[in-house]
Amino acid sequence: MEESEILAKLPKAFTESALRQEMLTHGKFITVNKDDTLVREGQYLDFLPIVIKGEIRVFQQKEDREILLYYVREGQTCMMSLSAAYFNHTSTSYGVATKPSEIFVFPTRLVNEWQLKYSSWNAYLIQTFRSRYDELLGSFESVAFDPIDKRVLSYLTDRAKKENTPQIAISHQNLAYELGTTRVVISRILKGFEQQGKVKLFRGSIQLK
Amino acid sequence: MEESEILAKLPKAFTESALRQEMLTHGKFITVNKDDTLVREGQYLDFLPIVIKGEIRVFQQKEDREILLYYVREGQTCMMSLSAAYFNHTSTSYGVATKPSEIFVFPTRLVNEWQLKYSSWNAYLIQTFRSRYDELLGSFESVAFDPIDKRVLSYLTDRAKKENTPQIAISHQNLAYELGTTRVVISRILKGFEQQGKVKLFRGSIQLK
DNA sequence: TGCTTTATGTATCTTTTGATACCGTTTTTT
DNA sequence: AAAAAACGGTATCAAAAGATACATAAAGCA
Repeated sequence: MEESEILAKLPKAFTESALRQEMLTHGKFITVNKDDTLVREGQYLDFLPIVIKGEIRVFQQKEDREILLYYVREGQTCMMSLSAAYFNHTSTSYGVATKPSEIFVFPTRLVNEWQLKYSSWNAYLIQTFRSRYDELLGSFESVAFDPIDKRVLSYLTDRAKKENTPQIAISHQNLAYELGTTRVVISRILKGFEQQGKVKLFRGSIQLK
Repeated sequence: MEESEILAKLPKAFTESALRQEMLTHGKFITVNKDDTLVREGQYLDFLPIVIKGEIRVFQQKEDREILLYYVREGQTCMMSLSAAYFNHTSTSYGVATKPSEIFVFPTRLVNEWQLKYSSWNAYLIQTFRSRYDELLGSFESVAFDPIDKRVLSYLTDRAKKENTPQIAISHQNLAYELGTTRVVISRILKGFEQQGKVKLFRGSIQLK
């Protein structure tokens, strides 16, 4: 791969060319398959990942249940990995690819170093933390104050917008997992929506109307 | 106030003496009364606060309801102010003193500057973000998965532990606010606890047994 | 093809929580 | 002292959500 080509793949957020050059020197690109685990609980992090292409699902695993924290998408890094790396702690969450993905990785010791050298790196970190916080706050409010039917609808419209299609590929069961409820409740609500003409239901997918 | 006396008040997290010296040069101490508003929504931040003594309640105000984000306690700074200051955005939350407090403040432009100079400042920032995230995640899980009676009990035992006394001074109404429910529900649950011998109820306070 | 798994529909019942209303008591304010 | 506000107890009703059970259909697979 040409050097200029590599540089072009790095997120535009990194404005200093010296930083981009350092990334190129110390980092490398890896590819992972769908369902590959990048990080698991209890693991020390030698490398920090930045997603170039694809998507990583970050979650915590408790005795009985699983808690979805966020998805790391193109141009983003994993906040949990970042802070674990920074304090040299083990990871408290899992990271699994939801699709074949290309990841840029570099040694975690540079996280600290770069903070003392590059403003755009600092801004990127703070932005990462703050936007994950806001995201979680949104989920919190939603769970705390919105009835489930509203949350289902929000989930669908959000995904439709993000994926730019009214056809959402997800089973009732998995939708129940995402929202922390049960399949029966989801089926009931979706059926209601269908009768109100808000959606059309298919096996394995839901079409917004 | 003696210079050494002032320096002693600054959080120990700041290890570089040059940083402590700069804080002293550019910052100042202010005192606020209970119920004084330090930050309001829509406001630009010229100064970043670090709480030396006392407590600040940080929350968002929506049409109908209020969402408690966190309390800023001794040695801590306000994460929302921090990131608002960093990106030169207006605040999206309110900060109100819950008791007479002493606050150290300094110009927000230094937030960025210090990141390029002081590791301990960077560590402090990242620690601030990460611990607020963990805190919120805990609340999220609790709201999403725990029944209210369990949340009430957790709230009480947490406070008892933190304040190192089994006597929690709070009204049913305010406890309901904290947990995002209604007074009647709280009274009902507490009465149940009392009958089970878990607590003893007083006007304005609850004693854990 | 037949078997198994996955996906969905739906009825019934129970529990949890919230909404409302009314009461008496204590504390604070005027 | 009178009035107002805050605090807490409790009864009744309704709604939301979860639990359980059973049924049918489609898809994948041996």
